[in-house]
Amino acid sequence: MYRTHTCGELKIGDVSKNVTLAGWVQTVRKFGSITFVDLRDRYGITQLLFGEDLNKQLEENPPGREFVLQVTGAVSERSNKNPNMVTGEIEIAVTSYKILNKSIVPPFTIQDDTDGGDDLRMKYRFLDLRRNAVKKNIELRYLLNRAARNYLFQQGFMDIETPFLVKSTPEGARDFVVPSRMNPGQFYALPQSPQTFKQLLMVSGYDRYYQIVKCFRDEDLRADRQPEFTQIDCEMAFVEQEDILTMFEGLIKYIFKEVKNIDYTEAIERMSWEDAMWNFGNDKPDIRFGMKICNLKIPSHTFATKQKDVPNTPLGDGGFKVFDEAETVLAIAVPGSSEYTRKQTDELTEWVKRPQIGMKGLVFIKCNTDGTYKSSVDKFYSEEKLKAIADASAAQAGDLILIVAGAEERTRKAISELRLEMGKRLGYRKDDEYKLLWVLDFPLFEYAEDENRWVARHHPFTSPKPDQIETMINNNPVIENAAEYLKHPYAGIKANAYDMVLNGNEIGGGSIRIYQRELQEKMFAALGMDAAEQQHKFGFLLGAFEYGAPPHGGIAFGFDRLCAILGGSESIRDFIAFPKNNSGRDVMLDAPASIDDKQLKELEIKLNLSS
RNA sequence: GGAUCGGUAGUUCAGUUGGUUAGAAUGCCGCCCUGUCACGGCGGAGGUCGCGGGUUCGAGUCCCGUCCGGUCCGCCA
Repeated sequence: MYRTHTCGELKIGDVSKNVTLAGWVQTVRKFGSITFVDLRDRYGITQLLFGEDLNKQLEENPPGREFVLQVTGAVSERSNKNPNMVTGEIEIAVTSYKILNKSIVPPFTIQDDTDGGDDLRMKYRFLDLRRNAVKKNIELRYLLNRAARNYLFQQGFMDIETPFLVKSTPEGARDFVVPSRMNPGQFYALPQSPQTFKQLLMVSGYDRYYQIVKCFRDEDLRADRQPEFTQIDCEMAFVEQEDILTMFEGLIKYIFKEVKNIDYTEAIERMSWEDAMWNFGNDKPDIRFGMKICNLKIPSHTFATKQKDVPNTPLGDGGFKVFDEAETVLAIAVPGSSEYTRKQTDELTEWVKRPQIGMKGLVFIKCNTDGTYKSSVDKFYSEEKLKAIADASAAQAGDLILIVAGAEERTRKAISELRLEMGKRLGYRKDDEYKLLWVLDFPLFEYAEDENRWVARHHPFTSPKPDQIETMINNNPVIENAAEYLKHPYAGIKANAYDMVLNGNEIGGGSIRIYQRELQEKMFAALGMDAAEQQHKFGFLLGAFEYGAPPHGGIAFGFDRLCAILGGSESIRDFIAFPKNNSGRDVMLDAPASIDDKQLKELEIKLNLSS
């Protein structure tokens, strides 16, 4: 037997027990004739005391950092207790020890505050995983996994595995492909999600399915994006949107309780996609704070429903060319910031001028506490007009109004980023505050400029709102005038789709699916697929729909991202045991790598590297 | 594909206007130390300044190219 106890469990009540522990040497502190060693395992750290009688053996066989050590001795009460340690009241008076394995000096310290940089820690990820800081993330991930499984089990969901070697369907993200030796010249694709399989399972009658499953996308990485990632993938039959929202509100609240011990009792707020875009400038608003966008000048071609709500812009023809010529002018009122100095406003201007934001400039109106206004456009706008703008922006005395102007999409994105940045600077985005939100009524289609056609915003299996099916069926999807695509009837069709948003992050999304062959064919056709292509790519699904497909819908949660947010981190890498780096490389394995000529030959593959 | 920041000791970093032998902390090695727990004290070793080219009397520092890493845009749900 290697051990009788772990390094995290012995307490004052265990004093005088004779125990054997095994673990890794965290530190060695030598004091002449006595030596302290901190022994670490997955469960904690226990201090070992080596007395004078072991000095000779220690000289001959000294344990170093990260050595694997087995010790036997009595649990004893410390004379100097350490209140910062769980096991700080006791130590093991070692009577004998054995080095089970040596270690070379690790390239970085295995401590909470390691001295190692990211790259190095990834290369030696197996050492990094020994660190408490990483371990608690991996534990949180497991806790979340278990909570999700518990809830879904209680609700009667079945975990059913779906294949990883599937067929490439170049719609949406790029596929990872796998050559088939037995079928030379042919390739499998790794699934971007089990979407079609879970729908087929609904046709088969497994009316509550889930899977915590790897998905693969060959796209560029980000701090919150990996080429292989995990989803909590769910699907239900005989449901409407409301049933799904209720069921998965339950899931997320259960997870909050189990993982964070948070009682999220209030109902999850709901918001239409249009309202999200209008008020917050993006489809995943952080609603922990207000600072809603004020649309000072509304572009004539979008937000048709909003035009009538805001009939007159307070700007008028001010003579300020930038505003007069801009497609849209958007503002936010930043609370209590009217005292900003020139230096601070200059810095904000530089911030919006960065290429990632891409604005040409930033206009300020300081709403002074004495009721006067001071702006960077005083030359063009009277005090009354500034007041009108301030009123429209719902600015209070003491606020600082920030205004950007330009082309619709870019400007809305810029003000959205600026709002988040100011929210962060003012401390409105607290790590320990969680605010969930459903975003509903997404557009069904999106316009792909480069191809001049419609693409599915969510995916091509998403159903339109029932009252808009007719619009879809009765109109030709062809876009005659690319510049005016927004006037096409398809631009207004809304989907039975929903996203769950947590603190400004999309954590899950899904839809009620199409389950009738005719409508699915119409959908594919709308995306520019002719009958032959439909049959080739999705014949199996269209066929299945003819054999009694039930109404169904589902949702998938980004498991890695959810872990990161609940763990208080920006990066999902910290929550994946063996992640890839920014270039999609596994620096520990040094993958991807070239393969042997023999392997290539077997696969009948010839490389054609141009560089 | 693009923008941007970085690459100097095992590690994390500093390095002034281009100027003597490139520093600190930590880790490592040796000696001392019976109550430490970020132990302490003394001493020591440790560098292709990512790589290649250029400017210069002289380059860690300036220029060009390239590789690697981080963040972001495009892309991706």
